[in-house]
Amino acid sequence: MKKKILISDIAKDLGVSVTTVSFILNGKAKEKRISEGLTKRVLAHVQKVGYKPNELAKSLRTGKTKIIGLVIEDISNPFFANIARLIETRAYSKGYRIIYCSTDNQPDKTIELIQLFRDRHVDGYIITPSEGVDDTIQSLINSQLPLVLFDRYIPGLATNYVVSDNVRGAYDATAHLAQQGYRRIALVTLYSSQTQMQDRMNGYMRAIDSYKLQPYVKKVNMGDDEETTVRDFHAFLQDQQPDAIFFATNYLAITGLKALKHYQTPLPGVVSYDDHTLFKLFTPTITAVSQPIEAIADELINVLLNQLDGKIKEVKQIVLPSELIVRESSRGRISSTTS
Amino acid sequence: MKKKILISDIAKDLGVSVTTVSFILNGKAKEKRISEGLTKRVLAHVQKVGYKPNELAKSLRTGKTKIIGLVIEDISNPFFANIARLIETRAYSKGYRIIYCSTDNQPDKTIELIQLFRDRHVDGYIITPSEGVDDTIQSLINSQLPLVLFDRYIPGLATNYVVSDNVRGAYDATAHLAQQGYRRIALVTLYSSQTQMQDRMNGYMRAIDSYKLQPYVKKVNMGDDEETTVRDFHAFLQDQQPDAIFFATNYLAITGLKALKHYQTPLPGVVSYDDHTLFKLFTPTITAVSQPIEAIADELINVLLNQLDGKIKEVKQIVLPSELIVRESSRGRISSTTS
DNA sequence: CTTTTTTGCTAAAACTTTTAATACCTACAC
DNA sequence: GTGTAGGTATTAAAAGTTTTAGCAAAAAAG
Repeated sequence: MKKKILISDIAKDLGVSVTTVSFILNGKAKEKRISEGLTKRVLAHVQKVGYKPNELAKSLRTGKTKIIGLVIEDISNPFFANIARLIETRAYSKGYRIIYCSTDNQPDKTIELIQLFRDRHVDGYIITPSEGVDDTIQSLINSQLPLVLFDRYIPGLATNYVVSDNVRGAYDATAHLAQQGYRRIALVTLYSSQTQMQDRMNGYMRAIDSYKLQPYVKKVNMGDDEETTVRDFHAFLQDQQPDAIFFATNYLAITGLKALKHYQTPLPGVVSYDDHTLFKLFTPTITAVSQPIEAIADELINVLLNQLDGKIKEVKQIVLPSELIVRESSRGRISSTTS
Repeated sequence: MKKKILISDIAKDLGVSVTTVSFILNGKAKEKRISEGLTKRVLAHVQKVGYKPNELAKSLRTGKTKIIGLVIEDISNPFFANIARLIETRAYSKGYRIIYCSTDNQPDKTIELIQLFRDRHVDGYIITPSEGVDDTIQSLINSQLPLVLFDRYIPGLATNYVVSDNVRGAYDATAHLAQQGYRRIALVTLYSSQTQMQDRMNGYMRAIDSYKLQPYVKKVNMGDDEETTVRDFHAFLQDQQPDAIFFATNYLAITGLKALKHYQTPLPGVVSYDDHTLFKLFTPTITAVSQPIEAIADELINVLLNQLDGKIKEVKQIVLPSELIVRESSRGRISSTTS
């Protein structure tokens, strides 16, 4: 009963050609010198019968889908979820839609997902690359597809990216702990060769050097289940007895806090890379390095849109500053010695 | 240089017709009695040259996109993000992809998004309906499109849905507080006519009746910014002096906890509807009504897939039990009188 | 040796839109 | 009366696949 209306139906109804209708619908009436009277008549009729062009057929013909593929590490991580949310809003206002998938940071899944998006002919790609996807990314670049990486980049690959200043962020966090009087400042990070992790490590080490401290580093296996990590982390605490801990990601911080709570360990100084809505609710509130997520989302969309418009050819590599948000969890040492 | 390979190229290369190649690629070789030798030859060649069918053309012809549209209230809310994640994984394993958007619970945005998905010819819909979208949902049903609602449903509309037992969950939470010795138990909820909110209110009221207590209800405006809500909520505390609070959603709980912290109010008994990873890290840990998100995701995909397979015609309305997870935040009254 | 059935494959239509090329008309100049 | 220009709309091809209907040859049946 609810037969789908085609452009040919419109044309037949009004006794004009399909082409004419198409031109008018695509705003080329002026350019193609179609009379104003006809233009209005067609538009009115389209409105009346509620005709909507078949987007699939349109995409097939034009090669444009108005869809952006978002390949993200994990949508249930608040940092990524919030960025995704902002990207979505901005893309939406420009007439683009988002199709997303989570990679779990697994190379094969990432590669598969990117291939999938290619099959679907998405117009552009926003990607948090996992390790080992260099060739796949390179192939996107070779095919001249609009692309921007974020959160991390691939060294040696001349591609657009937007990241935060991880070295600086980690330096600030560590230096802050040092200034608060902590001496045995540990870094908890992942086994990972990704740039954001390397950079956070570098920033930490630089601060350790500046303040002439000893490094204490605990590396965690991403794939391990939480329980294992909790035990593993606890053993590290016992062994190295740090008086402050800098967690390289928010989920490491959360796991760490769970371990501290579970073993009822007296809380050392704590800073997390990446903020979390609830960190300001903890007792004590948790100091964090906060990435500028609005700015990141803005730049990502900007860079991508510029490519989609065919405007810009040069490679954009954007590094945005992070901000250290000092809360109670990193002020223990001072207050305990001064009060 | 990297000319896209077409099915016609494959056919030409091997000196067979396009039809034959298509049959083989779609697993109809047997059915169409194509010789095994040829089948193998074609498959081998396709493999060799790395031919991939154009999904758009395929979709245009078949009317199937293998995409599921997920219309969700807010992807940055952990409850929804986690469900989205699980749905994504399950859909992926069945060969379906997810395209999602957040509605912010705004009717016009919701309607627009659903229309968008229709334009894109998604194969099925998973939707958290906002208020005032009855007609839009009805029109999906009229068009016989695979559809399942979740988290809430639309009363009087015979459509598939998966929700948790909100009445029971709210009753249990409230009853638990009563059993712990709290007497002035408040409900903090939204101005909302959505079923999940109504049901939680009902559950609360039923428990209030069972235990012969007085109700104390604070309604909050969803659109307000957090600061306003915090002040508003604080005024309610001053005014009504509840000794325990049941928050009807996790973000209300978070806002409420912020208010309590900000005004340094002594913590009353607290229960939140919807759990949160970090609730077990709080001091005190927060009691919560936990929805069975795995089960919800499973059922959603099941119900949708059954429709997509054309198997089932009857309407499925599934209500899953929630679980009360008792933590420290709701045990104050007892322990303070007994210890 | 003819008719029927089976086997193995193909031509052409269908999906819906965009766009390059072109046709037709009118008016005007030469 | 022919050529030219400009305005208005159309024809037909193209995008890349799936699928319907059907054909020729070989095998089986009579």
